[in-house]
Amino acid sequence: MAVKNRNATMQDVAALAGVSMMTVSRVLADERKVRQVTQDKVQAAILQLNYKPNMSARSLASSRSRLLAFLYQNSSEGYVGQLLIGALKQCQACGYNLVVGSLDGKEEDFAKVLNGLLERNNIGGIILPPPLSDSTTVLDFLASIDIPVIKISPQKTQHGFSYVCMDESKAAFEMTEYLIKQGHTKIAFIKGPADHSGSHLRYQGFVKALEKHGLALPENYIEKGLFTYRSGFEAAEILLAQKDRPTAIFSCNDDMAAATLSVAQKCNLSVPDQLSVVGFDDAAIATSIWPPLTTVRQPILSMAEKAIDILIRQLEAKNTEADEEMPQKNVLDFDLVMRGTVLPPSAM
Amino acid sequence: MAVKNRNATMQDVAALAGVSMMTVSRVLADERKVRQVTQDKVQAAILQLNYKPNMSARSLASSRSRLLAFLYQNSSEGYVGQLLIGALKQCQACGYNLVVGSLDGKEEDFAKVLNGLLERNNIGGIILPPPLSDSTTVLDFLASIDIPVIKISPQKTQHGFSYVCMDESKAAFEMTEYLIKQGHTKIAFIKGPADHSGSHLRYQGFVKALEKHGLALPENYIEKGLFTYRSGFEAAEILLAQKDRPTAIFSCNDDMAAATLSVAQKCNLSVPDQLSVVGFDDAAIATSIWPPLTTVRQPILSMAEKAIDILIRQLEAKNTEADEEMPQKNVLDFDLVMRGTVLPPSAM
DNA sequence: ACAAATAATGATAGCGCTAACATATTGTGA
DNA sequence: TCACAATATGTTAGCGCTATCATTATTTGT
Repeated sequence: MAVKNRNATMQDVAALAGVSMMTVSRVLADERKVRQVTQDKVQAAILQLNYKPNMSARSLASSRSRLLAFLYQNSSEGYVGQLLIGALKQCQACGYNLVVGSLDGKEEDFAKVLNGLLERNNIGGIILPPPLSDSTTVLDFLASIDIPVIKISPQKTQHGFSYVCMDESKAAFEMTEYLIKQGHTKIAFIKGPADHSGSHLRYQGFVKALEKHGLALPENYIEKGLFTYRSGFEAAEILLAQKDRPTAIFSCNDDMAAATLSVAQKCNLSVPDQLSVVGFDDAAIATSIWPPLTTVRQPILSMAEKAIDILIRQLEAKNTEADEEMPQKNVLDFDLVMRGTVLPPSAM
Repeated sequence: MAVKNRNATMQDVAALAGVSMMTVSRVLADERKVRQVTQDKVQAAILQLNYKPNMSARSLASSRSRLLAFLYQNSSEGYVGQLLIGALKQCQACGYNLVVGSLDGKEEDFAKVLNGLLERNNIGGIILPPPLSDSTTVLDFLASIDIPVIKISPQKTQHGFSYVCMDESKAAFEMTEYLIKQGHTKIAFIKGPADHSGSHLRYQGFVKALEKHGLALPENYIEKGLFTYRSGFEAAEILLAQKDRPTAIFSCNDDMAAATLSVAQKCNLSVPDQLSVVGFDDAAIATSIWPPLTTVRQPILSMAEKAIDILIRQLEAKNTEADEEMPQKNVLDFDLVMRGTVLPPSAM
């Protein structure tokens, strides 16, 4: 297919542009200290030769670590895979590499495992998805060795580390408002476990929406769940056994929403005609059940990308002794994914 | 914590071992052309200094591509994330790097996208998870440029590319036998789509087990599904509406098994007391429903690792002009995961 | 036992890039 | 206008490793 002439080197670019290699190098990195006309010449040469810098040579010469680590636990969740994909892409785009490390043993071994990983690989920064983003053991250790860290969707925001997350409260608020605008007034809520990230925020957003629209919040419309299918099942059974049934149920995550669908079915309630159901997360289960679940999509890919961006910025600030504002907090947008489980309440 | 003395270089190792750097380099790579005593000396020095070779320097000096590409489509599946994790780990262990590329556009653009990716990065080999492992477009293109490729769980095994997979037929056979040994004789089966990898093999294993144990295979116990929750739901409804109901249902994947659980519930059949259900894949949904699903676990991580191993071997064989047996086929072991949806049939 | 073949090891020269400093060019105020 | 600062660009010397070939130690056949 394509003729394989040796890849262009920086030397070629420099020659073609009529400048020294250093200038090319600066155009690639600095941007600041090169005159516009020179930059243009160089860029043109780069384009013409389809020059791509050699990563190995780069990191060898600069001896700067262009290696980040992605630490995870509970690899089974699809969530982690998604994050990983996003992180990997962004790393490539920025000329960084990513190593993955799993922390699955005992909590007391974490420090040892971490130390090994870091020493072996000369890692410059760390990206921490949940639940590690809230592990005191890990966080304490990382704080002690002064390495850039970015947390994804942490619950607690102490430790001074930067993080990215989304506005869960706002998402719950908007989803609830959507239900209200569809005409629902009897909306029940299945809470998540008190200690889980987002659980409280989601409930908060729900309550705020009800208040804004002057709707009541009967205590018997609020049930506690544990984020598991089973707990959602039990909660939904209680909710739907009542005389004055809700016409919509907002479940704090998709697993419990899926369970709610099962209960509705068992009660011969058709979804969405007789009961509307919404979830949160846009997990895999949301589209593998029927009807497909209306839910809130977390911007997982963007989170990962943003996280890498911030991490790299911190790392480079650290290298150049520049002062970077710390910690960085980044709140991303979400999407309401309207699928098949919401309809206006039927006239009963 | 740890004192940060400069990382040991190969020079240090050579000095300590009393040999030249070249010898150290050979110990790290060749192994063959170095005497045992020398190897031992070097290894000892490496250990003592905790020496770790510098990847950048290595690939710069050897100018050999230590870069593999992981191409995927439909990133939404947790499956891909798992594969990616496994592949990444193995790559690191072998001193390789992995870039990920998604092929989500139109089929006719694949070649262009691929070409871009490969040219840009000097990629040495490609790992292809499903469904790309069966994409004629991609396979044809890759065949045309003569690059090492490894397919994961392909349906078709032509194209001469190596692949790794598991013995789906045997897994289905064993799972069915397990059901039979529990005392079940009336076992129904929900098939997958005819064109999907594994769908047929799983059915085949099921049939073989019935035959071995002299059990009948009534036509009304076989239903067709599409691997979706909804299709499983419909299939299960038909299966369970019959007068002479099966006491166990083998569903060709977990989503449909989950749907079967829903139908059972709707029919007031308790699982596993009155109906046993098994699935296939050990997808996320298997443990997010209640009771947790007994199913077949695909060795996804091992598959990815093995795939990388084979790919690297091919690449190195290609570099050294050595003849590697082609194509490599690798069939991995599976696990039967006994959870909560199987019990002996109740005396009715 | 000795030359010839073979195996093990070493010396040298980069791989493609950037850090650090040197130099050339431009701008500034008196 | 000139000294001087500020900015832009070039020069030199490696980063840590491996390819290549030269050299030295070991084996082998007769």
